[in-house]
This record gives sequence, C-alpha cells and structure tokens, in this order.
Amino acid sequence: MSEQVSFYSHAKHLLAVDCVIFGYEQGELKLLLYRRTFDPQKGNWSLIGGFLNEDESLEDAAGRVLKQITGLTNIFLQQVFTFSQPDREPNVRVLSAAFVALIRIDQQNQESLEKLGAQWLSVTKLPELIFDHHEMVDRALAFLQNRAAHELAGRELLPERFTFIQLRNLYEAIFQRAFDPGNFRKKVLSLNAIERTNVKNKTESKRGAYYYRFKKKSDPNGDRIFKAGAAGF
Amino acid sequence: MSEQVSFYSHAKHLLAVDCVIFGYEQGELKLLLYRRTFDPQKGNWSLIGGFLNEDESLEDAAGRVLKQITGLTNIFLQQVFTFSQPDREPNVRVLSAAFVALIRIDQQNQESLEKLGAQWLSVTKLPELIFDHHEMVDRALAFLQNRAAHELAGRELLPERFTFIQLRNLYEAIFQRAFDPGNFRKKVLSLNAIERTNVKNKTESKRGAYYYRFKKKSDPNGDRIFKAGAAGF
DNA sequence: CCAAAAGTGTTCGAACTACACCCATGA
DNA sequence: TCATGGGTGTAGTTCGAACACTTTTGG
Repeated sequence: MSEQVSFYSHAKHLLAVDCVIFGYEQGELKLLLYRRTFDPQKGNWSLIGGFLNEDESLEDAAGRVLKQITGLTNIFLQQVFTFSQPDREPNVRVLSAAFVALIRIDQQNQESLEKLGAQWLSVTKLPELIFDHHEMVDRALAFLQNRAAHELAGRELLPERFTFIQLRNLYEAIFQRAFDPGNFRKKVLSLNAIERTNVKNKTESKRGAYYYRFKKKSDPNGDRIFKAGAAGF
Repeated sequence: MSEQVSFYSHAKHLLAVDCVIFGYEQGELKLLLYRRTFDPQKGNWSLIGGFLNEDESLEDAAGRVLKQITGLTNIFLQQVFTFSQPDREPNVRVLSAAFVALIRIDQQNQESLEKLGAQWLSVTKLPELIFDHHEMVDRALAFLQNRAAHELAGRELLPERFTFIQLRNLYEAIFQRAFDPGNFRKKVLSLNAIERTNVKNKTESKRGAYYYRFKKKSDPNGDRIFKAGAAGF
C-alpha cells in the first residue's frame, strides 16, 4: 500500500458491517431482517449491522453484532463484499462490509430477537430493503450457492439430525430448483460427509425416513464436491 | 445497517486499496510490485496501492491508482477482500481492500512504471512482501483461478492475437499444472469464444500456428465454461 | 525425406440424468 | 390391501483423460 506523505493527510471514513443472516425453517430459506428504528429510512426493512470499532477487525465487528442479536457465538461468518459508493446512504458517508452468516433458527435467542423487532422472512418473498441492502443479499446468496456447489451445505443450517428430504429441500431452497430425489441421495452419499443414525422420522410418512447427521470434519476437504484444479481442461 | 446513536460517536478509519496486478509475458504469469520508498518497511517489496478519498468508491480509488501507475484506464478490476486486522500495519491502523487487476504488459506505460521503480515479477518466484500483502496475492490468485475455470481467461491478459500454445501456457501459468494440448484445444474451441485469423505465427515452428482472437462479447455468457446451477446435483 | 511442431481422432471410464422399480407400513 | 412416501437399480448420454495418429513444412 503506497502512502505518499503522512497518514494524517488522508481522509478517515465511517465503516459498518451488515450481516446477511440465513436460516432454514419449514422448508424455506429465510433471512433475518428488522425494521429500522431511526432515520433515515425509519420503519423500513434492513439488514442487521453495526459500526466498526477502533480495535476490532470487520470479522470481529460482525461477530459482535451477531452475538448481540442472536446470543450465539461461533457462527459461520464470512466476508462477502465491501460496499463503498459515496452516496450509498444519504447525508453521511458510510462504507459497509457485507457478511454472510448461517445459523440454525431453533438455536437462537428468541428474546433478544423480539427486543429488536427482528423477523425471519423467506428469501423468495423479500420486502424492499433500504440502501443497497438488496444487492448485499444478492451477493450473499451467490456466495451461499457457490459454497453449496463446492461443499455439502447444511452443517450450519440444518438441525443436528435431519432426513434426506430436509437436506434436499434445503438445496432446492438455495438453488431455487428441483433435484431428482434418487440422484441427489446417491450424490450426497458418495461424498461421505453424513452418516445415518438409527432413528427414523415417522411424522412425514408411514414407513419413516432415517435421520442423518454430519460427520465430524476430520479431513478438511471431506465434503468437497469437486476435485481441485480447473475442471474441463 | 444499525447505528444506535449518532454517527459522530463512531470511530473513523483510514482506508486503503491495494492492487494485485497480473500480467502475462514470455510464458509467465507476473505481478507488478515495487520497493516501498518510505517507512515502515522502506525498501521492501509491496503491492501498489493508495488511500481512499472522501468522494470516491473503493473501485474508483483502485482505478485511480492503476491509472497513475500504468497510464491505463478501462482495466479489468475487481474487489477481492477487505483486510482489517487492527495490527496489520504497525503504528497506524489502516484497513485495505485488495483488488485484482488484469493488464496486457505490452500496453502499459513503461515510463511511469520506472519512475515508481515498479517491476514485473513472476508469481512462481515472488519475494517476501510487506504486511499481509502475500495473503492478498493468494486470494487474488484464487480469484483468478476461479474466474479462469468458469469463463475463458485471456481476454485481458493476452495480446490481441495469440496462438493456442500461448493460451494454453497462460492456463498452465494460472493453474500451475500442465494441460493436454489436444484436449485443451477441443475444449476451448467448443466454448465458441475465440475465432481463427488467417495469419500464422511461423516463429515457433516450420508449419506455423494460426493466430486466434477473442470474439466480441455479444452474449454476456458467451464464454462460460459451466452451465448454471449446482453441477453434480 | 525426416524431424518437429500443429492439429485431429479414437477409446475408455467416470459421473450426471431420467426414470422405472421395489420396500415398508399405517389406515 | 393399497396408497404413500422412502429408497434402490439401471440404461443412456455427456464429457473429460489419455494417447495414438495425421498434417505441414523448412532444412
């Protein structure tokens, strides 16, 4: 990085983080949003975010915000893109780093959620969002799709135990398209990332569907879907 | 984004951009670096960067830096990741957004390059870099590999006209592995992204190899390598 | 005519797709 | 016993990997 003169001659900026928080519930991929409580855009739907402090990284800040809202730590959290158009917010210039977070809806603290007035809304019917938040959601979803295509998704979103149907529903929610049940099952099993329990879910059918669970991640590439390198060349 | 109180109560930060500038020359993928001319780390190898001004986006800032150095505008430029560890630089806290840039080495302005003391160094034998710049390079290279796996690369890096061997060499440089000449040719041709000229390069062989050029990008997905969706599911 | 690079063809297997079929069980 | 979802099997096709083969041309 090339600072020509002194540090003090350069502009300083307000920096925020905004979290695109995905959850999965009742067969739907959902997003945690809240109605903004102050101007500008008071009352309109917004991602959940906060400002960056002096002594923390963007990742720290996003984690802090998430802890505040959901009560959870150790959440899957990844930086996606930094939005920096000078006029992205009116009146004040604020840059914002967008993060994806994946959480299990049943795990989070319902109380702090309600205090904020936050709600889980289905990604298929999102309301209008403030500023460039919709673009943040788009990028976050693309990130999630990319991740789910390269590595078996669900570890952070599904409950501890889940059926194949639930896993497939999750994939169908992420990619907004149908997957062949048989082929999906075989492909996933071939990845060796999940294992069958001896418990069955009998609520959806008479026969009952086995619950599966994710294996411990021994091999860091255990559930990779593609081999390394440029496929096709 | 959720600002609890007034904007003025929040910390402001120095923000920089750093460019990972790739070029391709003599069968090698290269990086434009320079020796830092001031402390800290004076004399050590560094990416080329600059500070973010009040009224520009990060993309603008990166473009400005690139123009300064290479004399070129309309360069391929993409944000990769924002580095924000509080101690990533000693003494002062500076966040930095890393960018990938792709340029044709023969096109750039040699003069402004020399004034800065910048040099093209092969990615296979990089010197030690200051701060977290090496991590920036790693992320940028991953970005480039990803892009080259999904869409035919070379448009921004190769000269106007190039042989198949040159294109294959570029891919071998990007992925650091060999590709089968026959299979590579067939795969690339099937993408319909390049067209043969009637000129041959006779410098490398008696028979001569046809020069090819990239087609105009009519279809924005013209040179996509994968179909949409989650391959494998 | 032959060496060497350019370019084409052929074979094999892995893996994705589509879809038919069997299985288990409660009403 | 039969309707319903759970789960398995199979045939066809596509596509990449490996590698043999043909073409061109200057020396």
